[in-house]
Amino acid sequence: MICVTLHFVNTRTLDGMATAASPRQEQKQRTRRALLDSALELLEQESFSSLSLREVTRKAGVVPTAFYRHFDNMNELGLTLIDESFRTLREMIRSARSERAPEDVIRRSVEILIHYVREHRAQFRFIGRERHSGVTELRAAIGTELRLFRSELATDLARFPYLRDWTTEDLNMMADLLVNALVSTAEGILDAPTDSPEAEEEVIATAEKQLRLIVFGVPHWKSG
Amino acid sequence: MICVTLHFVNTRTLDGMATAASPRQEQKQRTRRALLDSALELLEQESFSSLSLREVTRKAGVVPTAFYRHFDNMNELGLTLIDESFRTLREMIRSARSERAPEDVIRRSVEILIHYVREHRAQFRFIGRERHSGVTELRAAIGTELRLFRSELATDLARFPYLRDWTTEDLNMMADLLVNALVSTAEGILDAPTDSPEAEEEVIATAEKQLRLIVFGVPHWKSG
DNA sequence: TGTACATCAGTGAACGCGCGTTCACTGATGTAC
DNA sequence: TGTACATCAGTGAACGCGCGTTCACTGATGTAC
Repeated sequence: MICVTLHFVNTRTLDGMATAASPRQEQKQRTRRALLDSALELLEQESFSSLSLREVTRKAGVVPTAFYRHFDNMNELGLTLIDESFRTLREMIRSARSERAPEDVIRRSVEILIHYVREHRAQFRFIGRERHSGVTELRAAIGTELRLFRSELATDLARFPYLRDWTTEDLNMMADLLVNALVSTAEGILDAPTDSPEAEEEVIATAEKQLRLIVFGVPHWKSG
Repeated sequence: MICVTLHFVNTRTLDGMATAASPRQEQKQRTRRALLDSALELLEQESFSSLSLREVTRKAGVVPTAFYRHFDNMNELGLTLIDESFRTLREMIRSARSERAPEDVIRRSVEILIHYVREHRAQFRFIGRERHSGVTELRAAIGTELRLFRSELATDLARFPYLRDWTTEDLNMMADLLVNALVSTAEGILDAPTDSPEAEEEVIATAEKQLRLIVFGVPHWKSG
């Protein structure tokens, strides 16, 4: 055990990179990727609880038993997919944040969202679907990640001058509204017929209006 | 075939009610109910796509083949559950509407929502879960019903004086925001630990704030 | 560099299980006279 | 009302199927000398 660990460390040090990269390791990683990608692709059409190990290995082009060289069970594969999908979401929010003082924050944010949803359809579909799924373990994992995501957004909101004196709780409440609107926009894009740009345009327009309503309603809502 | 129909009409006329009510019919209805109730109960823990015909009949206390005396297949049972669940939702909105000029529309609406979610946990769970499920037919049915629901709400909104000159599209957009907030509130209630009134109280407080933000943000949002 | 042995990703046969659906049936309820 | 026949909700055996998981295996890659 210790030997294995030391060897791994040595490899990293010698190569200067984390990419282990012996032919055998490379092949193993390729198969692992094939399993994950196959699963994600199948999950565009069905939900995780009805996705079978055999379906995944069949699509990946390996024998069912090979699966166990990579994951203990299907749930472990599911958790890996959640991890990777939220990495994409964080990359998205980072990308939105890095736009310094754009002319129109809201329009630009929606554009970025649309871009990411289009580029990572399967991941968004998966998260949106399993968020309410019957698989307790996955649902819990997604719930935790979404709460984290919401907190990050709340922190961003706190930077806006006219939100500076809000309580954390209220900022979270607002972040919650925004996340809900963004999630349902993503769903709208995913469900829009792919050959209808008008349907997509409408989803985008609605999203912008909703965000505007939430953001610009803020300075006045306490007066109600 | 014609005879059967005539006989049915006669029965209704004679009895004066639609409740057919021969002992055999009554027993059949009881079994049908048992199948629907068993399915709904099982659906609190798992999603529809992984719910089996045999599980349902086992719980209902009949042999698997008896199922076919009541439904062609599981999807048909699912569609029936959707129908019944939306009946509950409409009853809820009707109940909210019938409150004439309550002191605080928003607080009262949230109270009514909470009440209905508590009384019909399984139905709300089912709709919330299958809304994004992998079963295309059910998802489509729920989508249609929700769109209808949103339109009804938009019509209600049009009655408020300061929304009178809004376009239908904008009213729908706002109804969409409200429905999203209500749905996520219902989810919050369902997921709150049953032994923690504080957790529930927080969900309720957040819901009220969100609705207030949406409603009172309205008169000012166009200025943004 | 060459050889002998170790590792281990992927194979293929086999298992027991729960599934949806078929079919011929039973016996209580309903109908006609 | 009583009898003879029809209906039909629910039964129980049987089927073929895809599933997850086990096990002993193979042969290419890796390691030690």
